[in-house]
Amino acid sequence: MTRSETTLPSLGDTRDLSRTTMASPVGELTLVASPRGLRAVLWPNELAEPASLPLAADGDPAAATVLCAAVQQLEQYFAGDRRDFDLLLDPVGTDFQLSAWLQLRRIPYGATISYGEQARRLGDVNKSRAVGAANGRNPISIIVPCHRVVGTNGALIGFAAGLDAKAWLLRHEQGTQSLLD
Amino acid sequence: MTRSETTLPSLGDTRDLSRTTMASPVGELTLVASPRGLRAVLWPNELAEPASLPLAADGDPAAATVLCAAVQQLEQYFAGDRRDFDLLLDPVGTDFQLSAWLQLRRIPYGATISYGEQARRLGDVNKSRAVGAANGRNPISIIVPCHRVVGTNGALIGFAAGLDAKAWLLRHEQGTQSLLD
DNA sequence: GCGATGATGTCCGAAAGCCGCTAGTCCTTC
DNA sequence: GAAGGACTAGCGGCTTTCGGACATCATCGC
Repeated sequence: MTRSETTLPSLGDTRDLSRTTMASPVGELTLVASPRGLRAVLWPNELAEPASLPLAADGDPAAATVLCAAVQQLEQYFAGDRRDFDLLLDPVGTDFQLSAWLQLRRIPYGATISYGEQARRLGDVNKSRAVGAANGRNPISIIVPCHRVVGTNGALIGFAAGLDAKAWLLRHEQGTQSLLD
Repeated sequence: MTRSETTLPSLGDTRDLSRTTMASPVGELTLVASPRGLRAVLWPNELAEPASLPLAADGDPAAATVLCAAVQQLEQYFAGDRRDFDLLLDPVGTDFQLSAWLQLRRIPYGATISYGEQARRLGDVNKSRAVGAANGRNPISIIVPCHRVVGTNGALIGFAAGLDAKAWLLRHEQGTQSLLD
């Protein structure tokens, strides 16, 4: 229906991961961290593996610190008090995926680009479709802002948590655009 | 001719590896180590990646310690003064390969078994062919004694460095068999 | 505008093929 | 008739290959 479980973002080696959850205007979020940084921010429909991970209090202390900072910054983001995140990230993916996700982080708050433009920035306009697939596997929602990528004609296309959430995030960013200047 | 480069043993993540070389009665050996243990002992015809690794003096100190101990023990082995190795090993392979290589280390000095027998010890006689393939990828020659595995009828079969080297090692072990008792 | 179409790059799963084997058969030698 | 070589089928694991799916885009025809 929403999406098959084969496309769920990968968490990689789950050995020393911890998790926590937080409420948000777009639904409950599950955060996962390794001692090296934030591993994932997942929507309710992306939960499968995380359920078996230890909670922050029971896991690695370094991971718990990461989770704590991430929750705090996300709350500021939703409150309109934060535009950029300052966190150590530790996503798992192929070389291409990592480069695509890195490119996403360069899109400024409130701005949008097309999949084709993102492909061009990665060195080849023809990769647009591959870029779509890579963005679709972005494990760190919101903080790695795959919601800022839209169709060439400006249309909202595909989003793990549904287009409603994507629209909400973009409206939120555009509404609070200049509050902090 | 000798063997294609596709079957070269894998070194895994090469980031913090160091190497060194030593002379031996069966040709020059290249040793590779990570900070966690010995990663490989390679024959001249297995060199490809290692050429680009840093030498012991320039690499991780823990790896250098491992290399130093390995060279020393190999020299004792060739001199007939050592039958068992006491080293931390850090080979990279699939689960099956690791279990096959572990099984190899249980074959006593000077003894030989067949691929079929090794397969039986791993739980299934029919794995003999898979065992052959796994032994063929053993990265830690001599110390992980894949040369002690022969055909069911006792015939020498396949060896990365050539059957001459395999025969030399077995003769050496059998000749020095009881010297240390 | 809007839908259909063809070309694009990456990734994943399935399937085929390769191999440092073995046991069995059949055939040659001596 | 015993020993030994040549051939075969079957085995399990791993690598490679291939085919499809996809959060795209430009183009074309209506």
